[in-house]
This record gives sequence, C-alpha cells and structure tokens, in this order.
Amino acid sequence: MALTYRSFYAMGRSGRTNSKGLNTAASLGFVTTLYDLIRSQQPTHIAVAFDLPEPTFRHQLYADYKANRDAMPEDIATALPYIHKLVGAFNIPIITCSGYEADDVIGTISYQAEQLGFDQILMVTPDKDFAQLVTDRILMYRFGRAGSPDELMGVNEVKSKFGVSDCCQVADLLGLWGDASDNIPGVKGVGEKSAKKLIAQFGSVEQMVLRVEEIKNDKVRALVRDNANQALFSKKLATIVKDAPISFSEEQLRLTEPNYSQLSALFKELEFRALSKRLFTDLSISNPDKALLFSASASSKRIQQPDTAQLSLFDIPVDVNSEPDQSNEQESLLQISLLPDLPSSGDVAIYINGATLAVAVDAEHVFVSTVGETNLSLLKKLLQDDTTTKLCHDIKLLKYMLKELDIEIKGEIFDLQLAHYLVDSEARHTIGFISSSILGYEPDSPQEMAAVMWQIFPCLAARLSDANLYGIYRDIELPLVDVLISMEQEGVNIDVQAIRDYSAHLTVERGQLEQQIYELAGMSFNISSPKQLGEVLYDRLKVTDKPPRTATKQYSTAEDVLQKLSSKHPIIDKILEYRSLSKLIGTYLDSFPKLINPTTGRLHTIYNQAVTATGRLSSSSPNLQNIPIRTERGREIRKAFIPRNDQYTLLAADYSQIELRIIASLSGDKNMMHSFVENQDIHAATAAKIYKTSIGEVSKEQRRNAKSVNFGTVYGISAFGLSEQLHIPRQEAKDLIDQYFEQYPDIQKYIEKSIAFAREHGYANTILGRRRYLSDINSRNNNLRGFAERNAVNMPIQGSSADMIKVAMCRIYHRFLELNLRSKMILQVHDELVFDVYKPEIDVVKQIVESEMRQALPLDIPVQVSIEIGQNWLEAH
DNA sequence: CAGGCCCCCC
DNA sequence: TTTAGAGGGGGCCTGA
Repeated sequence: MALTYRSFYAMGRSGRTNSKGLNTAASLGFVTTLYDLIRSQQPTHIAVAFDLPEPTFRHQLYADYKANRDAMPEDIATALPYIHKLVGAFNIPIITCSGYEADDVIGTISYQAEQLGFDQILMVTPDKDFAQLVTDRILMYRFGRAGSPDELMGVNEVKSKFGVSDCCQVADLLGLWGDASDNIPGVKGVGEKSAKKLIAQFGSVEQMVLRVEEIKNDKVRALVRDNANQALFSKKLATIVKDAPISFSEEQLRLTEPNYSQLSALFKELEFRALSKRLFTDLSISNPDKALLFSASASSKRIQQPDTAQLSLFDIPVDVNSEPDQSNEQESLLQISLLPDLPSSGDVAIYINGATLAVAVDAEHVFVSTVGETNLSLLKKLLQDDTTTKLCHDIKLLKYMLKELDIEIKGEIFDLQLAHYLVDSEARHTIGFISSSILGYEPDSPQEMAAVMWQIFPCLAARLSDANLYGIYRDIELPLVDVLISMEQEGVNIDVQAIRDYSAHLTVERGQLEQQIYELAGMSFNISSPKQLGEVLYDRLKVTDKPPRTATKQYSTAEDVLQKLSSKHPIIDKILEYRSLSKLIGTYLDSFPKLINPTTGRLHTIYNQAVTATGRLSSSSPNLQNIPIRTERGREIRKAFIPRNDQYTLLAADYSQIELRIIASLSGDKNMMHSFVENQDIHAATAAKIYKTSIGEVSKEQRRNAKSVNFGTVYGISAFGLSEQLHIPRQEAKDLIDQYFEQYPDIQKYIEKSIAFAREHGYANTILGRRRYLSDINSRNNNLRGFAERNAVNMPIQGSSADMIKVAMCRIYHRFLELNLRSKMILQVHDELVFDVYKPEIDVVKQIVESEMRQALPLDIPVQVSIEIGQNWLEAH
C-alpha cells in the first residue's frame, strides 16, 4: 500500500482561538483525528510528525524577515505547551532532531517509515498553511509530483497549488529565487520566468552558476553572478534531506492506551466539552496501532516543554552548526565510457537533441556523435532491427526526426515520456525531471541523457506494471503515436481566401465599434487593456458603485461581470462585441494564414499526448480543439475548414452525450440508464424528472436548467456555481441539485464512492485503469480538498471518454490502413473525429468509424455516434 | 520578456 | 472585502 500523508494544524495565527490560545477548530480537528484513528483501528501503521515554528539556518539569509517570522506569536507561545500535553496524554512519543529543517526531518522519516511498512504519516504543524506547504514539499520530492528544486514554480503556480498566499512561504518554495526578491528585502532574485528559463537552459542551478557567463541578458547575468551563493543556497533549502541522523524502530512506536485521567483533565481545561463526552463514552483500544510523533525542528530554548523526560524518547542531539551532508547527492553520478563506434546490434537508448545523437547500450556505455557524422546505414540497421528494444523519450518527435533520415524505428519501444505520463499524469515528463525524481540527479549532457534512460527504464517499467498501466501503454498510447503522426502530417485544408476576406470584414466592423466606444467613453483608450478598460468603466463612467475585482484586486472586466452590468451603460455591449471580434481576428483569422505550411498548403496542428492530467489529448500551434462554434461569427471560421479537393468531403463523427453515458454506466443509476436505453433526449428527460412533468411538456427553460445540472454533475458543481451559471438564486440552484439527486440517487452515491476511493487510494482512475493522483484529497485546506474531490469525480468520466476515443482512433486508423483507403482521419476534438473522406469511400468510412467508435469501450448502455458529412467542418458537424 | 487577464473549445 | 464547476491552448497588454 502506498504511503499517504495527512497534515493537521494544531494552532493558527489567525482564526478563532479559545482562552488557551488554541485555534479551536484546528486543534479539535487534530485531537478528533487521533481519536478517530485509535477508535477505528483501521490503519496498521501511523506516523505522526509534529513540527514547531522555530528559527533555523534558513533565516540567516534575511534578517529583517526573520524578525517577523520568528517572533513567536503570543497565541502560539501559549498554545504550544498544551499541544505537547495533549500529545503526551495520548502517550505518543516525540522525536526531535536538532539542527535540521522540519521538512528534512520529516523527509527522512518518510523514507524510514515506508521501509518499516507504515502506510500513513500524520503531520501536525502549528500553522495551517505551513502544514500544507511541508506536506506538499515532501510529496513533491518524495513522489516526484511536482518540480525538483531545479524546476522552480512560479509564485502564482505555488499560490494556487499550495493555497498559500504569504510571500514568505512562497519564497521558501521558490528557494528565494523567483518573485521573492520583490517581497523580501535583501534577497535578490532574477524573477520567476527568468529563473525557470535559466534552469531549463542549464539543467541545474549548479550548472547555471558555473556557466554564468553564457547568460546573454546583461542584467540577468549580473544578478546571477552577484547572487550566486544565494541561488545555490536556495536550492539547498528547497532540497529535502533524506538522511537526517534519526533512527527508530517499530516496537518503540506502539500506540498504547491514552492516559485517560490526563486527557480528561486537559479536555476540561481546554474547553473541549463535546469531544470529552465522545471520547469517554466509547473510546477503547484493544488492538493498539503504532503511532509516531515527531518534533521536527531544532530543539527550542524558547519553548518550555511540559515533560521532557516523558516525551522525548528519541532525542538525538546533533551539533546545531553542522549542516546536512549533501555530498551523497553527487555520489551517484554516472561513470560513462564513450564508445568509439555505433553498436551494430542490440538494445539501445536513443537520445537526439538538435544535431547531437547519443546511443547508449547500457547505463555506462554511450556512443555520441552528430547526426551528420554518424554512419546512417549502421544506425538504420540498428534501429530497424525488430528483435531489439529501443528506449527513447518522446517517440513521436523521434519518429519525425528519424523519418528525415529515412529510418523507421522497429522492435519494442519504451517511451519514457509516455510511460511517465501514465505513471504520474500531472508531473512534468522531461528526462531531467523523470531522472531527478527517480534517480535523484539530473543528467546534463547527451551521453548522460542516453545513459540515464537505462537507469530509469526498469523503475518506470516496474511502476507501470505495478499500477497495471502497462496495458494502456502498450495497447493505447504507443499505437496512438502513429495515428497522431498521420493526422499531423495530413493536416487540414483551409480556405485561406475566405479567412482573409472575413478577417477584413470583421476588422472594419471592429473599427466602427472602436469609434463608438471612444465616443461613449468621451476619450480614446486601449479597449483591449483590462486595466485601462477598468478605469474607464469604473472610475470615469462609474457604471457601478461597487466595482467588481479580480483575485488580485484589479478591476475585473471579465465577460460574465460585464454581462451583468450591460444594462447600466450602452458602452458595455459594445465592449463585449469588440472583444469577441478581436478574439476571432487575433486568435484565428489572422493566425491561420501564417501557420499554413507552404509545402503542403495545409494547416498542421501538433497533438500533445502527455499534457493533460485526465488523459485527453491537447492541440497546439494552432490549437484546433478550440475553434469557435457557439456564435454565428465564430461558426464562419469552421466554414473555412474544407476537404482537400472536390473529390473529397469532410465527415465528422461525434460521440453523443458521452460523458453522461459514462457516468450513467459507472454509477449504474437505473433512471439515467433507462433514459439512454430508451434513447430519450437526456436533458429533457432529466428536466421531466426534476420538474415532475412529462418529457413532452418540458419547457425550454426547464430543459436548459436540467442540462446545466447534468453538465454540472460531471464537473462537481456547487449550488453557487449553478446559480451563477443559470443566473438564479442560490436556493433555487440548491433545490435543483437536491431534486436531481433524488431522481438519480445512484449518481449521488457514485460521487461519494469516487471521492471515498480517491481518499483511500490517493488516486482516481478510469474504466481502463488510467490514473490521476490526487495528493490533496485528504488536505485540511478546504479549497485544495474541494479541488481534489471534484477531480476524483471528474477524472473517471473525462478520462474514460478520452480512453474510449483513443482506442477508437487506433482501430479506425488500422482499418483504414488494411483497406488501403485514401480517406484520412485529420482532427480530434475530445469527443469528435473529423475525416477528409474520398467520396467513393464515404459508405465504408461511415461504417468503420461508427462501429469502431461505438465498440471502442463497451458501457452498460448503448454508445451513440452521430455522423455527418459536409463540404466544410460546419456543415459536417 | 514575464505575469495577469481574458476567452475560445469539449 | 467578493469569493474558483473540470480539463486544456493561446492572444494581448503591461511594466520591468
């Protein structure tokens, strides 16, 4: 069983505290959790980590900040002894380890705990945000869910991911490197994006510092040069130590009966009345579990510990001045011998970067050369040997590159990128990241890249098969590569003249609107600038006395906000229209002609197979998965997607209500399944149920509302969200949802089941077993947990639909090949496939597409596919 | 050039 | 002091 972390905060620097300085809700949560765990006797192994707020070597960097951060707030100072007492009363031992960062100690413990077979670590910290932060950092490095220290996240990324807003905490995560410099006096960084770019360029902070003179930008170079020590130090801080000098054994950790008299007295003193009542009526421990409580900070002079003799079972004194030994990190560097010649046969790892080619026969022996200087016939023989295994990273790109050399790679292919995507879809999938998360170090030369693939391979292969993901890799993702290559290379024909004409037309219209807007505003300004627009609307025209704000306190000019204000001033509708025109012109009309490949005369998108967390594809340069359809003007753009010539026609095949069908099938809800089996209009059917009328009598509005609720279930909607969506009062939205669940009781159960599954296993999965890890599912941070819970519901639905269409794509592609059809699959838009069909083949294509799409992934109800044909994408859709 | 905001699709 | 329904890509403005 996988090791899971849960974090709790025992006190808060904000929030309601009781007379003892304890954050009531928070500390109750902690105690209640301990109590529930003991009572349920469910976990077989528990480790509790306890972290104290104390100054550590980190703070030597910024003295001013130190004063703020380390001044122990009074409430915490008062509360801490109580927390110690509580822990003591539960008879839980504390481990302290002086001189180490909290995260380092917890990091070390997590390794040992896992070896001991513990399956949970509970961590208690004094502060809510800090709890989240530390847990996530450990997850980050322990399980490779997020960036390595060298892949710094941006401030906003950190804020949204970890739900922290305090710049100092963000700074910790960034290793003082990003925008922290703006917020912490005395700390100089290079800014978020620069930092990321530099790391990408050099591979690691160390390399960056060594090769600082290679930085082109004068200002950035100077900053890095002058603050090199800080950069290195930042990385050190951001790296979690895994070998702090602590050790413990299993039997020392047995949880014994709490000391009831102590507890009772404490609860009384702490005013935990309800809990006290609960605890002393039904707590009993007959089968003690193992628990462990860590104090993971330097031992404090400030904090008076209530009963040192009793609590500190494993106090291991360490020299406070000694810093963690980082030399281990370098130990595992590769010993590589360069081969004089390309191997003539055998399994190989291939790495190509630009003109450089590296071929590794194992983790120590690599051939490196430029593509130009390589014996291509030998390379061809090597790679076209269908009896050997090829390790690579990004097989689609590799195939494109080899195609240039007239080489078709054969044999068993293990693509580290695809494999890692399946193992952890939310992580990054660069070789550098995979290597640092699995092996703990990053390769930084072509020979190391190739060599490292051999080291990663067994581990990734094991993780794939352990998680039962190898089947998806072998039967879906890998075969899909050729399908995507074919689609990308085919491209799509565009009526360029029509696009240009329409662009000109809309540009004129936009110009007129622009003038009208300036007149209404009484001044000219940049309408596309949210900042200027906000000032005009809210300061100058004062369209409302309470201007809406964005999360960052700027004036909000988002569409739905303006929509609501549209009655206040005639300028608003004009602005909305101006915006929609600008969007169409800028994003589609003016960009397509530039992107048309002069050789093929067609538009070629790139499908990315390892981006989305749910298993969907994504499309870029240009993104052909977001071509407008809702508005009249937007639809014009679809008309410009045309067949390659007049012997061809476009055919679009759509899964009908696929996500709802999947939820119906997964939940087994009789009512919803019935609607699908009877082939009813599902939204009307839902409306009929909610409003207790017959399908025939459902009004347009009722159907629309029902549609929103149906849609919402897939996404984990809230009453708040629904009321916003439908512009109805919150209560009305709530009633709708209640009615919905009453009519579809198994859907509600399914939602609960999905969340419970994720909570237990730490991930959500699709029908075929594709996974998405949800590390926040047990978070105490409501925001984060809410996200994770919605993902737990959404992932199986969206992901299963993605699996389904991928299977269909592979099968259709092969049927086309077998029959040697001229027709080609050219686009995929999540639940839709578009084909450029040779007219004589229309019937056979229709038959193949429909049957393969329907049968790709059988559900407990029929899957329906609607197929249409037209002279452009709009007609076919 | 990086960050913020906005908006298009399923 | 106004709040995050899921997943995505990308354009444009701003201020350094």
